Amino acid sequence: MSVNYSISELARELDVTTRAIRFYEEQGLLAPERRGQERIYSPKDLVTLKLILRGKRIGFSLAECKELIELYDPSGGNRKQLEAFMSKIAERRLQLAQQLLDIEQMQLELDTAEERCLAALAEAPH
Amino acid sequence: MSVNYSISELARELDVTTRAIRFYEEQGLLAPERRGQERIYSPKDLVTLKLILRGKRIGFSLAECKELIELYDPSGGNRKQLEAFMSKIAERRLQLAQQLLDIEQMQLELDTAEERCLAALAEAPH
DNA sequence: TTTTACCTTTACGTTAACGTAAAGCTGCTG
DNA sequence: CAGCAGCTTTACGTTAACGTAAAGGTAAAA
Repeated sequence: MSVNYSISELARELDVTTRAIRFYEEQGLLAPERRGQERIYSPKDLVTLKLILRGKRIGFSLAECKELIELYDPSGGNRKQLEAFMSKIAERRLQLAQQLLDIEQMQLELDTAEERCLAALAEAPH
Repeated sequence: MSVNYSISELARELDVTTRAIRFYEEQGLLAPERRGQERIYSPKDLVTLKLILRGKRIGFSLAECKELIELYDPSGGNRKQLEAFMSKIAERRLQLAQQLLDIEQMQLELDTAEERCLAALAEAPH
């Protein structure tokens, strides 16, 4: 019934090191509860960590991941800040769109590479 | 009629520094001709550099980019190497597929963030 | 001819994102 | 109660990907 995690449980679940998790906290990306000294991770922390790892897989820096996390909870912001959020969101959209194009292009290049490889295999002695 | 580029022309064209270009060469990703000391870049070098930058945009390391470049010309390979190439290509395909999923998920999260931001803006005084 | 605009190499500096001890507390278990 | 398993902090080490001088070669323009 405990929906919470210790640091090593979280690490095992998401396949990262405890060192990395602590580092993300040090950088302000995570802020787990504490029971004495020990860190207690909630399901929300799990989601946040997943977001971090997803960001990393597509090449985001931790600073960028942090921004994304902050964008996700705009509750404590004045008008000016909220408008800044909106334009950051628009920026990210453009970046993601570009990345989609880049990935599609890469896939085409893999197609070409595979064809050439198959052709070379057909020529090669076995 | 000169389809070639100096290093600074190439740098301007693709919006990178000459230092970066030289670094990529140092790492074995580029191998331009020389006229005396000077580097002369061909259209093919341009394409290679574009591939590098595309890779970087989606979070590839230079080592991974180098692998992609090598995959692109499998001519000088024996059977064993070609088969290794094929499996590397398959790996990359999987990675790209995962990245596509990650980007789509990110886009959904931006949707949510935008909605919340708009809601907060509606509440905020102006 | 000296300045300007390129180019070169060599080398040390920097940042991000952790890895890797080291040293110590806590709580069970044999 | 000794020992292990898991948690903590502190701190130094490491790698990638360049940035940033420094010192110098070449060639055209002023």
